[in-house]
Amino acid sequence: MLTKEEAKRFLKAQREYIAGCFGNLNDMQREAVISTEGPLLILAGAGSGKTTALVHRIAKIIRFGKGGDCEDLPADVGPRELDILERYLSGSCDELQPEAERLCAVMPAEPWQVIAITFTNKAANEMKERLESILGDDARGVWASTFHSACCRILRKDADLIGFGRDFTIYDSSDSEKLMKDVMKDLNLDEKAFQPRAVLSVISRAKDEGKDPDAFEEYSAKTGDFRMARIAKCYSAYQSRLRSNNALDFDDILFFAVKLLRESEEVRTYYQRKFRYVLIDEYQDTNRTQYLFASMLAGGYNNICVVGDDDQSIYRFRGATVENILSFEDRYKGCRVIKLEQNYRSTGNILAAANSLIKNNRSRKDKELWTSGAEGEKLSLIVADNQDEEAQRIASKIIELRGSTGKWSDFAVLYRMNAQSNSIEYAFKRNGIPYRVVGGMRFFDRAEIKDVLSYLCVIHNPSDTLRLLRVINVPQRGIGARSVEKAQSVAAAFGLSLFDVLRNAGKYRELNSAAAKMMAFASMIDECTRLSCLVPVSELYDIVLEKSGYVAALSEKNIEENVSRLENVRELKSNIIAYESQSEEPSLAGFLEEVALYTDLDNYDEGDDRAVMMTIHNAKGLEFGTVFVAGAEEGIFPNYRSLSEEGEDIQEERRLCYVAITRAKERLFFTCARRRLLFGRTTANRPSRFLNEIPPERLSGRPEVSSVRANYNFDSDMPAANRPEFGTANRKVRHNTYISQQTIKTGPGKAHFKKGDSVEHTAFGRGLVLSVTAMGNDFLLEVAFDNVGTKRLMHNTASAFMKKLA
DNA sequence: GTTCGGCCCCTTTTT
DNA sequence: GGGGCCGAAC
Repeated sequence: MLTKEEAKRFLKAQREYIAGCFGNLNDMQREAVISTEGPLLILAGAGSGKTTALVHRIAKIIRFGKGGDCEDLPADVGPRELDILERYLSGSCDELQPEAERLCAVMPAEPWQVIAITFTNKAANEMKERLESILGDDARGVWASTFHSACCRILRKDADLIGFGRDFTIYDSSDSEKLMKDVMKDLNLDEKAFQPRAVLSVISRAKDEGKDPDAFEEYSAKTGDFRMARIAKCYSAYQSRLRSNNALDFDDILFFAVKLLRESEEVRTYYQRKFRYVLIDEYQDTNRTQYLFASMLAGGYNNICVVGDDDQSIYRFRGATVENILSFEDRYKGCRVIKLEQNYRSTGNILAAANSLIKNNRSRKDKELWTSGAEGEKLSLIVADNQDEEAQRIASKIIELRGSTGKWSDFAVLYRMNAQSNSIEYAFKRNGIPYRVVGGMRFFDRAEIKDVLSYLCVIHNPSDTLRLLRVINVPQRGIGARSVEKAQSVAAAFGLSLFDVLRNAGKYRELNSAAAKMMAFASMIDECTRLSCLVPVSELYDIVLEKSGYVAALSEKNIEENVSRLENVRELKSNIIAYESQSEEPSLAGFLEEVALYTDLDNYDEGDDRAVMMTIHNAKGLEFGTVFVAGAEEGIFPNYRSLSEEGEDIQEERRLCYVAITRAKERLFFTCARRRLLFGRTTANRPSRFLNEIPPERLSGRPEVSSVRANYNFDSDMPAANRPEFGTANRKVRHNTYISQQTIKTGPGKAHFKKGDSVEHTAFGRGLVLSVTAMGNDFLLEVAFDNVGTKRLMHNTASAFMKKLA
């Protein structure tokens, strides 16, 4: 036994030992790592090393349990143990280390007692990897996942308690939209008055507020709003469709997981006992349901740690509420708060820009990033004539900065909308810059991939009528729309699933000629379902491709489109094989779930030496040496839908800009275009107001107001009424009459052609050179041909086919 | 029952 | 600029 005094010394020594294990962290980070007991709020600015802190925190939990953060002493501790610990700390005896380590552990946690929820699968995987590199195999049992996959995991186990089969399928947004369209058709609702998307977003809100269809109907009746009443009808019908399809949409996954935890005491207690430690990353982007989920999980031990930054809250549009951060201290009275403000990522100039920008937002927790590092280069603004030149200037800049030895992967182009990636991609292709696009049209969104996945979905869950309808006649097997309709009304009349009707199609006279084909289709699926329990997914996949006739149909016509589709279908098989090799218990259900919750970002590998382009949303949590923020224009960024007034929406755009800026380690460029062709329309946008919010001395390339053309007004403090609105009253500029002002004389090599030359092209005939623009190692020619219109050609290639006319 | 062409619409960010 | 949907023709 120790005296009171000795016990104090022991605890101090313990803390010192544990702190020493995290010596490479700063004081605040270390505090965040050691303070494991009870609720904790970590306010972590961008680049402040919060992932590092989180990972080490988990390591601490597993190595030392509550050691260092409690008054409890390990059992049987006496003066001898105190002496060992103190002697080890005095630095003289390394051989005492194992003993010292043991003495500092107080109820160390098992890995499976820890759950860490992150925002993306990628972040979760990274966390697991870093944890494994510290703890080795001990890290394996930690639940590191997104809210959605954690909820799925819980539902898979007990979904039957809330009336779903455990083999439920997950509908993504496009599935939901399709289903909603069907529902609205049934209800005879005009798609124009009620846009399926808008209806879905109201429903999504309702689910986040915990309202089921009945509750929502009650609520809508109270409002007396007839639109709400209609939406309530849609909600109810939509939900019953989902249920009969044994499917959940994204919101349902959270909604029902919370419902399950709430309604089943047994399930709730199980998880509350299991999870001694709950950690939530990106807390500013959680919605109400996610908050409930987290707090319910932590309800047993109350060891909940949330990490967030109110300035980086960028998902308000999907129900995230900063409220969760702002009110954490109220909800968990006596919680500790730790602020991480030291930034290890960016230069002084970049941080100054970020700080000065974000100060324009009201209602935020006051904090300011600082660095002990250098000021670095100034930020730059690049103003181009149009989006193609913008893209080219980015490409040229990258080539210039990379030199001959740098890495392509140090460069990222970030933009507000996926649609902006096109011109940048072209420029990168022309200039031979290896790149990858994250997001946008996903591989899993391609029609052929959705087709074959739908087959797998139906095989896994034949009640999934939505997917069944997609493949029932793909490839054509003579079951046309008319017959499907009949079968559906039979199903409705008898209260059966569509698939059940297909199976027994012979019994129903009204199906006459199609019945045989339907039964053949159904038995093909049934056969695959039977096989799905016997063979691995990859093998099943081959069988499906063969038996469904899908590949055969694609192979019939040897046209380019089919060839590429076949490639994609084969590519999916590599995905399956990859899944099988990395999953502990591969199964069809598991694979389908992974696909449903997959995001393009999960596949992004920063070790791959390619420049990368993505939306700013996707870039959250990432960092790059050099960042280009493309399309820094009013109407693009901030987006036109947020422009109406300086309100919440603009503030969210500003936070988004803050996120964009703080992604950069060394260099940051903003680019904008005087005229932009987007969505088939050319507009002239003024530069983004955000550029004005950056101290001028930190930003170079800002055009002098006097030298700017009249329609290109840099100052944004013009009254709103006079401002050109995006896509409406804007000066419209016809794309093909636009002539580049810049005829570049410098550049590599020399152009054979100059502006105004008459030319003859072997393929396009006679034409007139409109412009010559240097691009990388080549020149871009704009030539107006007499017969085929204006074309843009690369000089080096074109000169082989084109000659100057006298 | 299928195919093709044209028309019309949208067009933010994502699990 | 592109995708989905509808109607007309085969």
